[in-house]
Formats: sequence, C-alpha cells, structure tokens
Amino acid sequence: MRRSERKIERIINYRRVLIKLERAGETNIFSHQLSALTNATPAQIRRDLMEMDTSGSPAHGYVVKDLIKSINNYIGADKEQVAIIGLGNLGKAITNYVNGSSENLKIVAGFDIKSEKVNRVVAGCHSYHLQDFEKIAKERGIKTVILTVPVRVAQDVAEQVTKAGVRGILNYAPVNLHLSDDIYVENRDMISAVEKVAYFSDH
Amino acid sequence: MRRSERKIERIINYRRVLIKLERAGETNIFSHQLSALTNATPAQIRRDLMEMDTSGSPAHGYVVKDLIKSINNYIGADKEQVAIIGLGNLGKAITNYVNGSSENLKIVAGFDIKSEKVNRVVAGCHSYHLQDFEKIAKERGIKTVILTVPVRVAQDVAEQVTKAGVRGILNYAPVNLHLSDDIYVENRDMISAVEKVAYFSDH
DNA sequence: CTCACAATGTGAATCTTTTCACACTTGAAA
DNA sequence: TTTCAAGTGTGAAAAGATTCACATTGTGAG
Repeated sequence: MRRSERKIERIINYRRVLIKLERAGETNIFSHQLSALTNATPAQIRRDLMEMDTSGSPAHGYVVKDLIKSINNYIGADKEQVAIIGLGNLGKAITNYVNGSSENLKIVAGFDIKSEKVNRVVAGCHSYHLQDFEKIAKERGIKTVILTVPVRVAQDVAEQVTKAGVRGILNYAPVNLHLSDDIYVENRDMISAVEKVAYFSDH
Repeated sequence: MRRSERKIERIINYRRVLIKLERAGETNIFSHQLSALTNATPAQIRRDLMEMDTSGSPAHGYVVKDLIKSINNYIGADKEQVAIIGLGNLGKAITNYVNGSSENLKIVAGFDIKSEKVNRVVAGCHSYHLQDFEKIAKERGIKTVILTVPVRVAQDVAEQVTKAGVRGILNYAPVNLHLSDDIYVENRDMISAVEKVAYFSDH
C-alpha cells in the first residue's frame, strides 16, 4: 500500500512544528493547538496520527517528545543522505539552505559538469564531476537527488542517476521527466509555482 | 466556486508543453500524445479541457494554437506582475530563473531591508527597500509576491504585504504563515520538499 | 468515590477527484 | 456513398480524502 502524498506532507509539517515546540520547552499539545499552528483541522490531525504508535490522552493531549519519535519512526528518519546535481546559483542556494537548517537530512555531495564547479566545498558538501556520480552514489548509498540543472539536460541526467540507483528526484527544472514509474518524482519548478499563485491571487 | 488546485496545476503544465510544441511547429495534438508528455492520463486531460472554449476533433485532435489561447483565456493570463521579497542567494536565483524563462509573468520589483541589496538591478528588476513596498505595489498593481526571507521575519513580512494589497504568496520560508483565509498561500520550502522525496525514495 | 468535562479515536457520511466506458463525431478509404 | 477506425466529450461508477459526530477515556474538582 502506498501512503498518500498529502498525508505525508502534513506529517512532515507536524514534525517540524513539534520540533520547534520541543525546543521552546513545550511538553504536551492538543490537536486543536497543533491545528492552529499548521492549518490542518483537529480532526484531520487526529486521523493522521491514528496509525502512529503513540496515542494522546484526553486530559493532556499528545506528549511532544513521544510524538516526534513516533513520526520519525513512521517516516523512517535515519538522517537521509541526499545529493544535488547542478551547482549554479539555485543549486548553491538550496545546498546552503538545506544544510543550514534541516534536522533530518543532509546534502552530502554536489555534482556538476563544469570544471570550475568541481572539487570545491559548498555548505560543507564536496562537489564532484557528474561522471563520478555512480561511484559516489553507491559508496554513500544515495537514493535521493535534487535536480537543479538546465532544462535541456534534465531528462538525460535523470536517466543517468536512476541507472545509478537513485529512487527519488526533486526536480526544479521546468520540464516533465519521463522515467520508469517506480521512480518517485516531485516537480517543484518555480515558474509553474508562480503561475499557480498568480492565478489564485486573482480568483 | 473555487477551482481545484490540482487541476489548475495540470492546466498550467499543459500550457507549458503546448507552447513548446507550437515552437517546434506542431499544429495538432491528441489527448494521448499530450498524456505521454505530461504524465496525466488521456481521460483526465479531456476532462480538464472540458470547460475550455475550444474542443477537439476526433480526426485531428486539438489545434495547439487554439488550445493555448483557450487556456490563457481560462486562466486569465495578462502578463502578471510579481514582486519578490528577500534578495539573498535564493531570491536572486529565483529572479534570474523566472525572468529568464517565463512567458506568462515577470518579476518586476525586488525588496530587501539591507542597504547593500537596495537600489540595484537583478535580472532586469530593480530592488527597493521593503519600506517602500506599499507605494510601489500600489503603483504597479502587484497582487502576488514570492517570499524568500528568513524564517524569523516571514510572518511579519507576510502581514505587511497583505496589508498593502497582496492576495497571493509563494512562500519559500519553512514556516506556516497565518493570514486571513482569503489570502492564497503556496508553501514551497525546500526542506519539506526534500524530506518528502526522501521518504518516497524509500517507500 | 462520583461526577462533569474536555479531548481522543474512529466508524460512517460526505465531498472531491479520478477513472471507466460508451455514444457520438469526423474524415479517409473502398 | 457507405463503412470503418480512431478519438472526443461526458454521464456514471469508483476511489480517495476530509469532515462529522459520538462513544470512550482519563483527570481533576467536589
């Protein structure tokens, strides 16, 4: 059974706010409070948390610490190793961003084909020539990549990395990738995103 | 009646591939061909196109040019004016990216609070101090903004721009904004995105 | 100890989205 | 012409997601 994408997104979001709450010293939380912090309804939150191995109490709600643990357990969060391909401005910005703030994963290698981009360090992450991808991906067990390459090469690079064992791609190139359908692709190109928001600003 | 977000995303995607096809000299297309280019099923495409003012013919499918026009008509695409707030690496990268490749919209102004970021030009787009936002937004009729500011100020900036008339926000800060619910917010923070893909790479 | 309260967990109902399946249309070929 | 093949447009069915509503539970007050 494949779990719903929507639901996984929400749960990842709950985790983020719960971690923030834990840091702020909160120990317990009710579904309606979490609701106010996330835009999900209380009922939806309770439903999402149903198959976690923690349950809440009517009197004190959920124990923040335990709930985070259960979510990690549910999602399977051993600090995931991710690679990024394409070290232009966007690629560098994303690397800094993610490595500066994520709890649950790290970009551990960058790849490019331009010699001046290879063999540097960005945000604690070494950069390699794309032709070494397979070797390094296998050494590190990399299954997820972020794709920030130009549109015209995105399909080729995507094929190359999936041949090297990658199972999931976060695609920032504004193009539809065509890959075997056991590969998970999430499209996040910015142009479509802005167009969508512009549409809803007017409607 | 508010149109479905999913559907609007798909239609925006159809438009993108149709424009590419038109440039390549294609004049007609069948739903199953568009399907192969977009990952939507033929039935879904036909259903999405149902309420357009063009219809296809069994023998020649849809006329590419007309379909693009109908989609523009449906979505309401007068070259939308967008602003971006936060001109760090990510903000600059996005500005270059969008202004370099979008047909349907343009980032016309950037805003920041650091004096060294103000009064420059990035990707054909002038930058201003955030305190001038209201004035410029009103002059230009800006209703959509891209938010690439640090988490700690995102909520405040969001409130400020909505007070100045903004109706839709594309939010790259990893935080849940709380705004009046007639404001459309699309969250695209990269950390959640990578976490989601990492999850589905393993499942 | 008992009661009242407030919040959980969840079956059932509702609402939304996607897929199915087929009558209808068009143009080309015989 | 008439027939045939392939594709559209769309009701109806199915699948999926969200919300409702309530029985259940745990706690503190009296």
